[in-house]
Amino acid sequence: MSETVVTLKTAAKAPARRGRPPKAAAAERPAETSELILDAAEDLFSKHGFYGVTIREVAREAGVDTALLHYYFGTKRGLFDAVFLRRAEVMNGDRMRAMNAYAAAAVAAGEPLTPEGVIEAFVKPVFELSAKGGPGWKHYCALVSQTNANPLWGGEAMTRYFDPVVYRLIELVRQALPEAEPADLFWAYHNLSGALTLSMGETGRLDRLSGGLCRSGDLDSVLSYMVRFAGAGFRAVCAKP
Amino acid sequence: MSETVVTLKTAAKAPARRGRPPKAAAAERPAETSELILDAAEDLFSKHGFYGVTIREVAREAGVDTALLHYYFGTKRGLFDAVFLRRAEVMNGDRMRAMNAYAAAAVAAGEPLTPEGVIEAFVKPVFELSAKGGPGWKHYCALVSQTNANPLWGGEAMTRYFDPVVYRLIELVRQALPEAEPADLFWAYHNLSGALTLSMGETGRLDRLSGGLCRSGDLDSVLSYMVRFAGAGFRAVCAKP
DNA sequence: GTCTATAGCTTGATAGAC
DNA sequence: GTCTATCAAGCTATAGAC
Repeated sequence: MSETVVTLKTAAKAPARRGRPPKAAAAERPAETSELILDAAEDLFSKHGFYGVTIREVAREAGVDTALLHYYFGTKRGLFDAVFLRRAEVMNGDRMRAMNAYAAAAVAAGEPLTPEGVIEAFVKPVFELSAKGGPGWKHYCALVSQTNANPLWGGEAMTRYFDPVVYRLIELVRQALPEAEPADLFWAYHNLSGALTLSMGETGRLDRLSGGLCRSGDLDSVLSYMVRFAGAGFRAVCAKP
Repeated sequence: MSETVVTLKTAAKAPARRGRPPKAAAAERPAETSELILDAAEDLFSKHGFYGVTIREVAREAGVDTALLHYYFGTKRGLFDAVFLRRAEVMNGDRMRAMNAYAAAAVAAGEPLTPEGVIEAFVKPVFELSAKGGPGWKHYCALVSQTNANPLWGGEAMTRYFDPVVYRLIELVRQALPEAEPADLFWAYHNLSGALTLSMGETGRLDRLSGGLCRSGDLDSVLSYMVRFAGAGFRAVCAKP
């Protein structure tokens, strides 16, 4: 392979969106060209991966010329990085706030933290964005799911943007389970992480496997089962013998 | 995308290996050409995915001419399917036998089945092949990990070859937890499946996240934690309220 | 900012000699 | 079975008019 590992240090060499007239400040955004491109790329990358998508296909789906992709994002790789970057901070900001709010509420109420409560705060914002954030968020979740499973791309990209929320999760679970060893907590997280990223892909495999009994798009159920399953898992793994 | 979903119905339109002289019957196989090609393809596909690998790269790594890949496997897709097929039956045969052996031993000993025992039989053969089966098995595990996360390719391929072992797992866990509802079992399996496939990728993410405290290649630990985590998860999710 | 046109290269696949 | 030679198509990226 001639391609190197994703760095995400700079989104692109593109001129970015500095001198842009703030037409619709924050409400009814009239779909800027660069956002249209990102949306199309997000959709296609999430389904076919980086190499499975061509610049031409993205341009066609976005309804713009291929040259514009290079104008905005420099290279195909710059486009991918920009797609990954766009929603990472929003998603993880939501998760960080949800965990902090849960911890603060528990302290205020004088109640101890529970693994289930921490896990729910860690996971719920993801499914909420996926379910109610629009199709773009659904595509983005699938993209994260695949990127996490990739041995080359998953490393740097995930580390950079997702580690802080993971450390916060582990910190709070340790408060809930004070006897837990650090290694136990990391291994338990590893199990939770696999379940979460697989769920974010919504591959439909569970639907087929269960003969329609379970739907991988039923995110309320996904959340409920994940909280109970992982909560018990953390407890079992972190319990002192 | 012009590519359709993987079917795996026929490995390729290739002439297969009918009239092949059985030089080294089953012992010291002298590395047949088609096996060399499969090994190289397995390695590269597992790292870069289907679209991230070219026929020429596979040929170069295998040390053969590109035309030979077409001779043996017809198309690039035929090559991918052949790679996926080659080890699927071996792996899942091992898992099926391990689960049956566990169940038989428990019955013979007059002991009840446990979720932990069933899960260990379900998972252990995978890590055993990955750890001791040679580099090809490691690559194959990574390939399965990525294929499972792919919304388009994961569906058909996984269903066809991996469903039988999953159904056997669920059947045995239901014997261990008789009060379990079918939907509960499928949802619990979903959580286990995510952890298992993420582990099969050995992406090294846990190593970095934990600062070296945990190693994703330490398959004994992976197995031990997964059995305890998922065992408790199944129990929690399947318990009657 | 957006377009046309195109350079320069790589791709999957095949035909045919040996 | 294996190789050489090659095709038609598709690719990323850029230059430059408007």
